Amino acid sequence: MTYKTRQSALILQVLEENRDRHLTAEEIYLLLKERGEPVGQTTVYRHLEKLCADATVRKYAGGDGDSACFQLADAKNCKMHYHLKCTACGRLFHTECAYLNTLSEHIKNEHGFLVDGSKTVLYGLCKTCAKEKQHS
Amino acid sequence: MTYKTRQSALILQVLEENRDRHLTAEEIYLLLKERGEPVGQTTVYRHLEKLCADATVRKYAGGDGDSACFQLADAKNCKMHYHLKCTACGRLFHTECAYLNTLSEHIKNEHGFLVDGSKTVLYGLCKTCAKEKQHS
DNA sequence: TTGCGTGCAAAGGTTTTGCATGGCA
DNA sequence: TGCCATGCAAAACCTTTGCACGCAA
Repeated sequence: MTYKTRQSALILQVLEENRDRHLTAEEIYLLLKERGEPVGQTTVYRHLEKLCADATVRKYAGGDGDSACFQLADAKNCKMHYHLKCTACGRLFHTECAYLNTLSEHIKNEHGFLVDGSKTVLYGLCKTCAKEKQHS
Repeated sequence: MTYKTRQSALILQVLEENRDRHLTAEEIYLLLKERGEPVGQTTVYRHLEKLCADATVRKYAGGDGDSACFQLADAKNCKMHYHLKCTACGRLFHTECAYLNTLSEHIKNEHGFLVDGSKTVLYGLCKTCAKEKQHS
């Protein structure tokens, strides 16, 4: 983004209001449409692409064949987080935990691989959905 | 698959020959085509879908917006694996390590979340690519 | 023979691209 | 004014579905 435009401001605003969530491009598009500040889908995609390129935003592959999700990178908040995504309900959990660092350290030292925690999402079942599965 | 067919055998064969790799549906399709045993894309997709349904094969979201990857589940070999995928060179590493279980246990006990190790891929930089990045 | 399997073509959904217009600096 | 940004429509993906024909059991 070289220029400041109404659209670029709005997209960033939505991302900031949803720091704790994974949004799809379409969700951003619809949110803005509903609030009476429509921005073209193409524009949403193009901004997300640029924001990812300069690491302002992170892109996550949607669990299955679903669409990709985006989220503000926000290094200071998510550095020591796991991102846990429930494959049943789709919710995203940010779990503050020193274990992630222990794990990264271990993998780096023993296996020579630098894990990028920010790109990594652990898939599984959240407490609620795990209980439901047991009952069914 | 109720019937044994030329196609089902071929697809399984490719998967077995590539136990250590993540293959896309298209790669499977092309591999078979090149070896003179063509199988329709639709058939490849349909077999993969069924193989995933009965847990013979695992499906992974392709790192970016790319296509999904498939791999033989092979419980005995991958139960205690990390799947490490290098975001630079795209290679997949299977890292045998008890840490994964420790991690899963911790998350289950402390955070009430059941991690599905088989669906989870840790993204980052492999040894080789990390070195190259340092030099540039 | 029965009914699943196959593969072409077409549809579906998401993301990208072409192009003329609009708006920031 | 110059150039990037916008957004419509169309294209380009990947994947799924419809349907007639083929083949395993």
